[in-house]
Formats: sequence, structure tokens, C-alpha cells
Amino acid sequence: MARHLITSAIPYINGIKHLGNLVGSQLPADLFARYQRARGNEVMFICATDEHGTPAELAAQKAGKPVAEYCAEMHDVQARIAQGFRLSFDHFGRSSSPQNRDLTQQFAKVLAENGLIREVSETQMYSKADGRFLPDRYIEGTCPNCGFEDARGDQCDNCTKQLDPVDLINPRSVISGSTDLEMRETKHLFLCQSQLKDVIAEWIDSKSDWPVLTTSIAKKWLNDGDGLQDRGITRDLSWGVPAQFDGAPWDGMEGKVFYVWFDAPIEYIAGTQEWADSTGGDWARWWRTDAGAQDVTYTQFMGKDNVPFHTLGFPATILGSKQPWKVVDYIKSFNYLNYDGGQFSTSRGRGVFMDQALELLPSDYWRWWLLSHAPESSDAEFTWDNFQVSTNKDLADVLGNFVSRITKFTRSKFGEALPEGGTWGAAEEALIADLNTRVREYERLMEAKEVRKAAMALRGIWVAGNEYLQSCAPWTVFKTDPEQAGAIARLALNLVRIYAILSAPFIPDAAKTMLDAMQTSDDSWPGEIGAALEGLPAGHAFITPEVLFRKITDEERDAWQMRFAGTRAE
RNA sequence: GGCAAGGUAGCUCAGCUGGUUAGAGCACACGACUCAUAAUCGUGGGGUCGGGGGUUCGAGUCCCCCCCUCGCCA
Repeated sequence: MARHLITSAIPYINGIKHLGNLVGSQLPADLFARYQRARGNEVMFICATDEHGTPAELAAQKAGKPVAEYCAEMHDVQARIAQGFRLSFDHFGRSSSPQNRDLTQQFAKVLAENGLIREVSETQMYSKADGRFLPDRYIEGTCPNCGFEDARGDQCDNCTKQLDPVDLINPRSVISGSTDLEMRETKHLFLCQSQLKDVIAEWIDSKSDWPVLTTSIAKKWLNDGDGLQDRGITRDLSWGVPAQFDGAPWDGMEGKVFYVWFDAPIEYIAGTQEWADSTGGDWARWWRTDAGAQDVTYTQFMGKDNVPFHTLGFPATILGSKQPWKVVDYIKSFNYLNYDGGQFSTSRGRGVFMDQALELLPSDYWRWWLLSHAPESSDAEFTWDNFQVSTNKDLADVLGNFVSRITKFTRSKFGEALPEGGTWGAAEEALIADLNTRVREYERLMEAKEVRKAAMALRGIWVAGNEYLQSCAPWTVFKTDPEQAGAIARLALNLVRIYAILSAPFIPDAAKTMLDAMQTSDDSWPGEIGAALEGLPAGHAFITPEVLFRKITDEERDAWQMRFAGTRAE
């Protein structure tokens, strides 16, 4: 039995994510996890919320709550929505957990002992009124280039010129509006990634089967300019993993925390520890190659904006530790999903957010559309028209109607049990041969994480059932040879069971409805199709289910399109 | 401005190291069927593969230039 460690990029705690975020990491990761489990393999599927950093502090402040309380609440919100989408995490952790604090500090310590941490003094903008250092983008002022009054400290949104906070005229704090700012000296820890450049480059070069999106982004950062740069891994904040701790090989880091991008990926490991602590399980056999993880296949899923941190930053932490940690085997990355001609916008409320989507339709609709249109080779676009047409056609007409037509036909002619009698002939042999080819191809695509192609292959399997019924026409055969019509129906009802199993990674709820309708709990993956088609014997009772997928009407489509065009009321 | 990824039928996309008349799904037209969520199945029309040069017996697939979209960086 193969063992698969699967992680999804961890969503930031600040607010509810939109469909673009979902399809970029959590959803395809869930698809792969469900598939591997269905194949009988052992899976550890970990996700979490990314809770540290300035945006979380400010969001909590805005909500009038202590940041820890705010994060706890938002974690519950995100966890509940994840359940709504049927994301089958083995554990949905929190980067603010004690496990992550300890592990992050341990990593920093061993990196320092290996000579990969150095201290750097630099000056940063400090706000007396706010009592804190301000990140560049939390400082605004007048752009020295174009005179725009609301230019940010890192870039002017008006003329796009890259800025340094000290360049701004009349700089002010975005948080308080205070202009009482000054440059102060502060000390930070830097991870010496440059020393690991060759090791990382060699590792990346060995991954010829990774998506080009992943390797091209990694190589760009490795080779751009002077190559991989050392990176600050601490910040002057209070909310985070303390950089000063017992046994720390440095002094004077009081009041500082590790940068979110240092501790967030470590949460993949810490999240597994959280799982172990709550279940009594063994986390080390998933992560330590000296404790059983040498035969684990580790796959990460993420949007393209996360690729640098997973191909360079986190590997630098892992490899730099010189400890036997499991290193990722495959990084599946995705482009962006756009919304109806533009970008999803959290701030402007443009596009559909995860909580809203679930209010409109069951998760299977979203799962199917998003996965069958996953932005793999380039950015993709969500339009209501495409969503309506695709889901109505694929789910309602092709799959749902197949289940309807055969259950209702059988019920009316034979009653609600698989009919007896009849024999398989050339049509059945041809169908079995066709399905054997198709199912093996589907498996290949799922193993390869080719999400869109796998969806199309699955759809082709559904269509084959309709073709079979259409060409055999049991409703006609019944008039002259009822037993043979019964054999056709028996086969087609067995097909419903097989479709449920094959479809479950994409549309788990509908799959369960189908299995329930066939009144079986046998969800073993179909090997040879001829054998699998005899899973349910003649005489086995079934239930005629309600319509699996109702159709989306033109009125709904139009109303939704208008409702989500922008400016979400918050 | 530099770098990366894209630009293939009305729409969404396949097309590995160059090789017979460029494919799929949807949409459209016609036909078949009537078990089914007016569903299904079949057939067909439709593309100078962003533009222009070049290499080659032969290029969507390689090289050069240009245009457009999107992203990262400066």
C-alpha cells in the first residue's frame, strides 16, 4: 500500500477566500487525496490557516477583538466552509499552534547552528503613535514621481513607480494616520539562502516531471540578478512565533517574531503533529525519513504566487537543517482563476466567495466546474454562462439523467430490483473493452494530477453509458425479449455503482447518493470492468433516487451575474 | 524596460522530442430514439493554428522580428 502525504497551501486567516483561491490549492489537493484513498492507499492530507503577520493584527483591530480571539473565530469559519466543500483534510490546523511555535524555533536554532542565520541591522520606519514599526505598504504619502497623494510605501498605485518609504512626501501611517514617523535602527535575522543556492538548484533541476509553471518560477528566482538572496525571517511584531526563546543562539531579539513565510510552511509538519496529538497517531512516520517516511510520496498543491516559498524558502529551511526531513516529491501549481473579464477582488467584493457559493448551490456543482476548468496551463476565467452550460450539461444531462433513465425504466418494467435473465453479447463486450481502456486512462491522468484531462476522461466514461443504452435500446428490446432487456438494465444499474466510485473524488455527495440508491456499501475501486459489472447480482434491490442535479435556470444565472458584479456588502 | 507563461474553430481547451485531409467538449444545423431532468445518441458545417520573415522534402510544432493578454521583477 502506497503512502501519500498531501498538503494544500494554507489560506491566510484574514477573511473568507474566493473560488480562485479554492481551485488553486485546496480543491485539487482534495481531489488527489480522495482518489488515493479510493485506490486503497494510505493518505495524510494536511491543511491549516496561516495566522501570523500584520494583516491579521489589523483585521482583528478592525473587528475590535484581540488577535488570538479573532484568529480562533476565523479558523472556525474557514473550517466550517471547508467542510461545506467536502474538503477531506485529515487535519485542518493553525499556524499559531504551540506545535508550530516549538518546531519553528527548533528549525531556526538548528539553522543558526549550521551557520545559516546571520544578524542584520537596518533602519525601518517607526510610528510613535502606533508604537510599532510599519511595513512598507502600511505607509502612505505623496508620490515624489507623479504627485499622487495616496501612494504606498512600496509602490505608487497611480504611476506604478517602485518606491521606498523614505521617498514619500508627508508620509503617514495607514493604521492611525499619524505623521509622527521616524527611521529607527532595528536588528533582524536573515536566512542565508544564498549559501544553499547550488543545493536547491540541483534539486530543482532533477525534477523534470514537474509542471513548467513550478520549475520556471523557481529557476527565475534562482538565476535572476545575483541569484538567490538571503532573506529576513524576523519582523518587529508581537503576533507570531517569538524569535527570542530559551536556548536561542542569539540575543536581543525580544519583541520580534518570525516572518510568516518562515513559519507558515513549517505548519505542514506542525499540523501533522497537531493531528498526532489529538488522535494518538504517529506524525514522524510521515515526515522523518529516519522514522518511516522514506517510502512516503509527498505532493504539494498551490497557486503560482506561493511557488517561490515552496521551491526555495521552505526547501532552504528543510535542507539547511541537515536533518532527515521528508522533502516534497511533486509540486503541483496553478495559475489564477479570473472572474468574468477581470480579477476576483476581495477588497471590492468582486466575484464569488466560498461562503456565498455554498448558499447558491451544493458543493458538487462548484467542485465539478472548478476542477474541470482548473487553471493548469494558463489563467482561466469563470463566467456564469459557462458555469450554467457546463454544469447543466455534464452533471444534469449526462450523468444525472443517466441515473434517472435507467432507474426509472427498470422500476416501471421490472420493479426496484436488478432483473434476472438474459446474456451479454457483442454490445456488452464492446462496452467492457471501451470502459477498460477509459478507466485505465482516467487512473493515469489522476495519478499525473492532470486535473482537467481527468475530468474530461471521467465525463467520457459517463457518456459511454448513455451510448450503450441508446444503441441497445432496452425499451424496444423489452417488447420482444424482456429477459434480454433485463440483462441490459442489470448491466446499466451496475454501471451506476461504478460511476459513483469513479466520480467520488470530484463529486462526493452525488457519488454517495448514487451508492445509496444502489443500496450497496461496496465502493471498492473497479479493476477489470467485466468483473466490476457483476458487483450487484440479479435480484439486488435498489431505490430510484431523486434528481441528482437540478438545472440552473437562465433567471438564476442572470440574477447571480448581477449580484456578484462588485462591491460586496460587508 | 528585463524575464516567464500564453495567443489554435463562436466559447472553453488538447495537440510529446517537426511528418498522412489540425482534434475534443459546448454552441449551431440536420437526423434517430422516446427509457429519461424537452434529457440521450448519430451525422454535419465551421479554423490561412496572433502577424511577418526564415530553416527544412515537410512547421501549429524549430529560429528571428513584431503585435496582444497576463504575471513576476527593476
